[in-house]
Amino acid sequence: MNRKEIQEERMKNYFIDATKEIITGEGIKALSVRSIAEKAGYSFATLYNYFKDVKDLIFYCVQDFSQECREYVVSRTENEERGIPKIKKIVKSYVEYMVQYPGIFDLFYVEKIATDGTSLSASDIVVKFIDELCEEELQYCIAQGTFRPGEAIEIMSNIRNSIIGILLLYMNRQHPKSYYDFVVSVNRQLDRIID
Amino acid sequence: MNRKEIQEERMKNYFIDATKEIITGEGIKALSVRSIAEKAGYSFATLYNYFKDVKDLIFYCVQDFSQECREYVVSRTENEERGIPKIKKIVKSYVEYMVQYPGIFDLFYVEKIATDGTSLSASDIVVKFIDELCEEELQYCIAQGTFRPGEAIEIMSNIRNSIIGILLLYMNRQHPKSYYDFVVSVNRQLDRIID
DNA sequence: TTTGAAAAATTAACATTGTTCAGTATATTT
DNA sequence: AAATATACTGAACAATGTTAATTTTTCAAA
Repeated sequence: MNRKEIQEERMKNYFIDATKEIITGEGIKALSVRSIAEKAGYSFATLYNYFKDVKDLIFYCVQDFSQECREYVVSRTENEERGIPKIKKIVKSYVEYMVQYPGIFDLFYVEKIATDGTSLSASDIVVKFIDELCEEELQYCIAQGTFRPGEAIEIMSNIRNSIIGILLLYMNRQHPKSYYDFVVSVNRQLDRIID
Repeated sequence: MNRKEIQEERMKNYFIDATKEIITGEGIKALSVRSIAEKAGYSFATLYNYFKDVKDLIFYCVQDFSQECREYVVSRTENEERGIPKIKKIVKSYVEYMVQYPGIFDLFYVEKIATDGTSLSASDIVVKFIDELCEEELQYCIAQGTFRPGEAIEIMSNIRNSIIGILLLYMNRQHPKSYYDFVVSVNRQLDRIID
């Protein structure tokens, strides 16, 4: 990386960090080109020298957040008993993270991010995200003979769909009303799907 | 209903119908106060004489659409064999309807519709919608001894969450890529959850 | 060190969005 | 017919994303 690339990278990061701060802080509704630029310490027009448009900028945030979420999940689950208990714990940690940062959930699943080919990659990251978090442990279960390979795929699909559905209803439609009921509901679903 | 109320009702319907046409036709992204008013044949400002704001107007559409969807599902399932096959068919018809009108799916689950108490009712309608469609047939299954009551609740939760999740990923994140794969995926999930 | 051209940053502007308000036209009542 | 109430509308506002023109900064060559 030459001098110019380093500087450009740095500038990009100023905007990316500002965006991430707003999303985790005030939430996605507070996000605007102007609010980002202000937090980054530049004019809103400067942003367009480094990103094609605001969707492009947000794409970088998706990558960063998925990495952060992955780290959170790993840190919360590394000492968990392997196999089914660990899969459950991974999913629960993932849910915790999303509830903690509703803006990230919006970004991942709710916000419309693409019509053209560029952003398909953002969709790809997001769609396979839960599966990826569980991948290693699922392989472990298959190796242990807990699941057959075909069965594992079906279980994972069911977990993925259910969790995204239940999160959407909780975050976007306030159902269930309380966080406690929500957690109970998540646990029950997981028990039903896996056991 | 006196003269005045009849007229007010009629005016409301002009705007509601215009909104519904745009949502089912051009989709939710084409929806604006001005596009609605133009289609209704009035100024955009007139809209505010009949609706508190655009969210209020949209609430009426949610009610109408859920009624239309209900009728669609009934018409597609009335001759189906009762019990589990009928439940599956109801859910599949519901999914068909949503895929046909992505704007309605957006409206039901994706669009942010409320912070205050008024719109909680819109959320309520939407959250319990799939459950309600299956309610009668689920009771039939319980009466037949196919499910225990507690089990039925868990199954319904799993269906609801999974279907909303799978629809969200298909509509918002183009996963699976093809409609065929999507249908296969829906069928597999249903089989897994119910059988 | 000065100069001049390339790069970067900013201001101004545009087209949309939802919403409000002051005014005008229409309908109703006296 | 005049007075009053109702219905409707266009202008205006604030906020949105984006683009173009313009100013400021950078930095190598003279």
